[in-house]
Amino acid sequence: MPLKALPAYEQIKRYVIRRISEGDWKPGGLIPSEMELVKEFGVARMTVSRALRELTAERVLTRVQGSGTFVAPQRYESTVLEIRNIADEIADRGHRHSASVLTLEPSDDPLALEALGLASGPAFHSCIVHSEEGEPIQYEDRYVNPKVFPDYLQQDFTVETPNHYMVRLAPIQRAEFRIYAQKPDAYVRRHLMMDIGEPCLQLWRRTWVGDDVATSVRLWHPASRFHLAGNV
Amino acid sequence: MPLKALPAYEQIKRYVIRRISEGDWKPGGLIPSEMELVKEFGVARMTVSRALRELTAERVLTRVQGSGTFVAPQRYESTVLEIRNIADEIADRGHRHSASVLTLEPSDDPLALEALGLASGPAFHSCIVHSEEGEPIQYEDRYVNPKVFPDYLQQDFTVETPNHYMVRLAPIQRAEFRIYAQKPDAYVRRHLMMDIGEPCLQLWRRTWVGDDVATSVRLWHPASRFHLAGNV
DNA sequence: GAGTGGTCTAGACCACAGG
DNA sequence: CTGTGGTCTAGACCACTCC
Repeated sequence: MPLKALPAYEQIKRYVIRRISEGDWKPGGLIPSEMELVKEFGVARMTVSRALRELTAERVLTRVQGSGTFVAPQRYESTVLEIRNIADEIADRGHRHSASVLTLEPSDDPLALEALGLASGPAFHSCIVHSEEGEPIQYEDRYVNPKVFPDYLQQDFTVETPNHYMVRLAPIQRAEFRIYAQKPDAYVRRHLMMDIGEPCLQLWRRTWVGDDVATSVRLWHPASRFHLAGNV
Repeated sequence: MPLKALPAYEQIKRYVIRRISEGDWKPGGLIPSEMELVKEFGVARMTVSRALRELTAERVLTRVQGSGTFVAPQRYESTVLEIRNIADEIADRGHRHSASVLTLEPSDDPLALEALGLASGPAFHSCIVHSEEGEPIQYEDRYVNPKVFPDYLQQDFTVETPNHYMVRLAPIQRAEFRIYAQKPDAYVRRHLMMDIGEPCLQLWRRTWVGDDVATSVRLWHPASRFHLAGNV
């Protein structure tokens, strides 16, 4: 139990984050000016300024001198690897995304249940091929925890990617990943329309919501059409 | 025509970074107090405080109330962002690391100079094969900015890896990376003793010290013996 | 011109570490 | 106790955007 009150700048930071996470202030939208927050909290402008500056450094806000302070566009999943929603990534390149759902059903695969930390099944299982301008770019083999996403099987993943669906419903709190270079098996190679001998960049990832593993996913990408990139 | 002067807090940040990267202030060591820097720069304490606070957030410094401000101990983390020193990684597995230096010389490769942001050469160039229990696990092709590491060519990289050497001398502040799955060329394949047709996991990375690109490196790993892993 | 953020000052009080 | 960092105030001037 905290004996002292949090510093004012920290309270303001949390207030801003709460307003964003509760949907009052939406990504891309303008938030109150420094002077308005000064009046609202009864503090000096420097204090508000520090709170907003730190949230800008944390990429929660963006600020434009002369214009105002805005909620930063939302980031999907791991900021670490910048593995964004594949559909958004494609859209940012000005290209058209399409998805083909190969599988969407319950599964009792014991390895999948173990990865999700489930004592008993079933888990939900989906296999989707994502394409950019009609060219396959990602084979997604995903297992989902029904406890976290009970309506997963009822979604139409040609309209919204599983990644987007899950980020929309639950805040990802932790992730674990591994990255491999791999020769694809014949099934994946055929769906990605790859030449024989071309390697895959494979990403395996588990994400947590609270103490539950939300999803465990393997993503295969043709080496010739895909790489991962990011900054620290 | 000189551009606008940098803000005072930014000048102080760069000053601190320069003193660290030039070895005047060493990891773990005490640096001057806020008041001493206030006198030295002739600014208000808030200005020095902001500079040091931001460097603390960037993990360049650590501060202890009542004690002082210290240069942060350098850390070797296991995320893709800060790939660990390969030697430490191998040692953690209880294995023996060895390195073979293939190349260590100045280079005027125009692509390398461009990657380092250098108008004129030479840059320093090294090629090293790292092995775990005698088995090659990483081919490292590195270009280094002589402005940041003037003594690079005089080091013995069979004793200390380039990564460890650089982290020891300068605080890495920012990194950019790309990860590829790739078929190795014959030269790399031979040095890594890989089967024909086996893919490589290739990591390309640039790191910054202050506003200078410190190093640009390509790391090839045999897919069968290596993967990247991490948490968020 | 009015409103915004970016920076800076010269004080202040506090919590904490170490002699 | 002194010196350290942590926070905060109530002003100020500036650069920028938008109307």
